[in-house]
Amino acid sequence: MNAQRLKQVFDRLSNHHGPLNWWPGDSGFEVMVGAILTQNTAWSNVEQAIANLKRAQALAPERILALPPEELGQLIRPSGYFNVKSKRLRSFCQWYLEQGGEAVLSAWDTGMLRTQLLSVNGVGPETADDILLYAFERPVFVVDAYTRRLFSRLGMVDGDEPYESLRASVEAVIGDDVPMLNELHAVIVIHGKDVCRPRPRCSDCVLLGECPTGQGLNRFPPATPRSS
DNA sequence: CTCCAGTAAT
DNA sequence: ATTACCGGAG
Repeated sequence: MNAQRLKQVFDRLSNHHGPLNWWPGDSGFEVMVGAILTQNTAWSNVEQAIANLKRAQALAPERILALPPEELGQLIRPSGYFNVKSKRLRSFCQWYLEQGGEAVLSAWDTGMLRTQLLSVNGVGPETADDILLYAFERPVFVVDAYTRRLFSRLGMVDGDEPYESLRASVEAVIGDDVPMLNELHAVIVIHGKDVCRPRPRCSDCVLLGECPTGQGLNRFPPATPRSS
């Protein structure tokens, strides 16, 4: 991972899309719930699920656990996989309360907190890092599908690197700058949703000049299956 | 590798 | 009607 290249990419994306000041949410706990609900799911759907939880005054760990799992499933239904996510939310809330809540968790060092988060059923590497960075403001980089797609198209990674490997190489460049790690992941997500999509909109891209996939060098022409 | 599922853009 | 979605577990 070329440090200068990564910083250059960040500057361009940040100047164009930012500042974003993520993650949207009125509390740390809301961020954690959102991180679980947004797994492989559009954020617009998660917003509806969170709105339902708020309307039912259920956006608190005790309240979520007090709900019959079936009712919880109906509340979060718009976010998809509602049976799976109902169970995952419950597992998370049970762990959260068992450990003593946010005050206790905030006192743990990042390595400890990450290991414990990963022990919860339904919390994998990306969700754990979302929570670490955006709820606990810890210096970690979140690797997601957008990151792999963007870095891969830019020729910065091979594409099949392990999660931890990619995370470590970015953190090695950015360091423990939490605001920058926050903004970096945020702009990658926005760029991935709006510009560097599965069918990239290269004409709208601020990285066009330095992207081997883009029209600059005209390699790997964007897949245009049939119609366009 | 397959399943999990509703929602919105295309 | 198809595609894609801020993944993770079995």
